[in-house]
Amino acid sequence: MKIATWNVNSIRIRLEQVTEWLTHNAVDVLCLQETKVIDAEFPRSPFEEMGYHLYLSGQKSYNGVAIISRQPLLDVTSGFRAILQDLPPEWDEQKRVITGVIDGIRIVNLYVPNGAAVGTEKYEYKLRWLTVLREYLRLLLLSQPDMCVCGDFNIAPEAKDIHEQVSTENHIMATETERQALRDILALGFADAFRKFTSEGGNYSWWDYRAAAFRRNLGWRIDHHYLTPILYERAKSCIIDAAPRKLTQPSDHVPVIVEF
DNA sequence: ATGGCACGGCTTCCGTGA
Repeated sequence: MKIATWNVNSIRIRLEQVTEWLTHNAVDVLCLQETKVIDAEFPRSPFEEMGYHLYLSGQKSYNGVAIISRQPLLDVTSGFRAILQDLPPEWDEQKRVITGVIDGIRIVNLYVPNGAAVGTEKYEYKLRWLTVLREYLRLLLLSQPDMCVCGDFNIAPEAKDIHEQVSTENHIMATETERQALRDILALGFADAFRKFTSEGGNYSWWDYRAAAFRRNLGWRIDHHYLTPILYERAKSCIIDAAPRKLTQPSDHVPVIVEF
């Protein structure tokens, strides 16, 4: 089974690139982030005509996640409150979480908040969001121990996941506080699929649109798949496909594909 | 130290992203 994650930065702008990519990359599941469209306006038919099922949790202008799957998914829910019922409703106003089960494997598709800058209210929200995510995943694991948690994490786990050894202490996506919050989640029993196969730095999934960052390979690895032990053992590959970043009018992120 | 580019929208600037 192949599961891909891709922050497309507007599915309507990227529609042709995504369907073209799917034609040449026959993944079983494609997890999208930043679809930036309400569900009623999501361009469903190109995917349905290719034989895929769609599961959507979108909103106007911002955020938005979707799972596109060759097989129907079971037990599909969106938002934290499907699992954490006591959470205040405002936690699901931003559409950042959708999950479903395929072949006994629970797939969780995430768009972690960016956090803006250290010291801002958005940064504090990101940290609170990650503590809620930990509890969400802890409960999901109780009913389904085989899980693939993927998406745009907006955190570079290690220095080698960033293009230059900038003083990252106060850089969003690289602070020790964010990295520790991620490690606290992974301590539930998840491992980074990409690092099973590749230990070198210089492998990135996002490049800033500005300053010719892609041409100069000034990137970050912030899009990840985290696997529970049995899936991690079974994993056969985890590949970043940088090719779509070379196209005209690309997303700033590229697809990452795990196979097990 | 700063800005740079791209997206959506009550669109011709602004909020947001990372």
